[in-house]
Amino acid sequence: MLKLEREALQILSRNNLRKTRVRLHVTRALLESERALSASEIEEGAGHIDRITLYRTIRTFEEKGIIHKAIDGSDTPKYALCSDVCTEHEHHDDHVHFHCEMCHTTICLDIPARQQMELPDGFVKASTHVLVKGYCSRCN
Amino acid sequence: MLKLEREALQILSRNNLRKTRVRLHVTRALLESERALSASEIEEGAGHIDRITLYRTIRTFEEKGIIHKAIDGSDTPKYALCSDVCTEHEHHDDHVHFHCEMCHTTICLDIPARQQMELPDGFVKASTHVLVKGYCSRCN
DNA sequence: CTGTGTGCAAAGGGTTTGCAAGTAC
DNA sequence: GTACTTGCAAACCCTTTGCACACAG
Repeated sequence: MLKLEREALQILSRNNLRKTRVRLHVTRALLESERALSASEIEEGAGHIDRITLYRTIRTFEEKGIIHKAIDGSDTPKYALCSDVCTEHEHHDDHVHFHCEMCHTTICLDIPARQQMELPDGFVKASTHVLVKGYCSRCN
Repeated sequence: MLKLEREALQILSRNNLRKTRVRLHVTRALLESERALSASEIEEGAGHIDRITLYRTIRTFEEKGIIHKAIDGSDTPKYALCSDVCTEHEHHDDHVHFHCEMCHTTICLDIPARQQMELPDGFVKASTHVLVKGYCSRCN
């Protein structure tokens, strides 16, 4: 799939990152997947990836605003590609995340997280995260 | 503080749990604290608590509906006491959680999580979790 | 006394650090 | 060639399992 390859390369060059094997793999894996992936899940596809490098890649990508952590209440963090408006300095992944309690899949929904609320005095809001747990269309 | 002790004992007997040292400590620690605590934080107060027993106690309490996990996007789970309406069979901790990005404190807010949304076809909602990240009144 | 809880040893999984070798540009 | 990446060894932290002992009721 050429389009995938091209898109992966674009993401890396847009962020001034060298096009290495591991980074290309991580980028491709997340581009292909409709769901958020854990480090182990990203690792699976490729023949052999060094775990340490993988963790470092994930951290780099997160800092650059390429991926974001999908908070799903599980113990192992899962990651998904950010929308195009995310930058190194600010994330804008304010959509709802869905976590299936049956198959433990986590996906990003195209629904804005938009709960309005009045915080107690002195509290300042930086970001809002909405997580819905339940059963996905396949497990329901 | 006698009231604290009495309240702790009540919680245990209400849930048909034996009044042991570890369980009393965990219950007291959470009653005293205004914020959600991680396993290590619960451990700190007491002279010496066996970690394994602590983890088992936490799991038991969670299953009984005594405590709930406060999803705060960090890697280590934090726990807070449930409201009185929680039972072994159903949790009702549908309030907003706040996580301070400076001091990493997580607290339960007295604000209902009430984002309404239309899930994609075939998806069933079981619970909604709202997390606000930002700066608390002390760190702001 | 009986079954529930505890505590230890050991192990498993995820993640991080330091350093030397490798490679993109 | 040079700075950025990688990969290995080792280690760290959190958490769980199995089993024998201890203790609440």
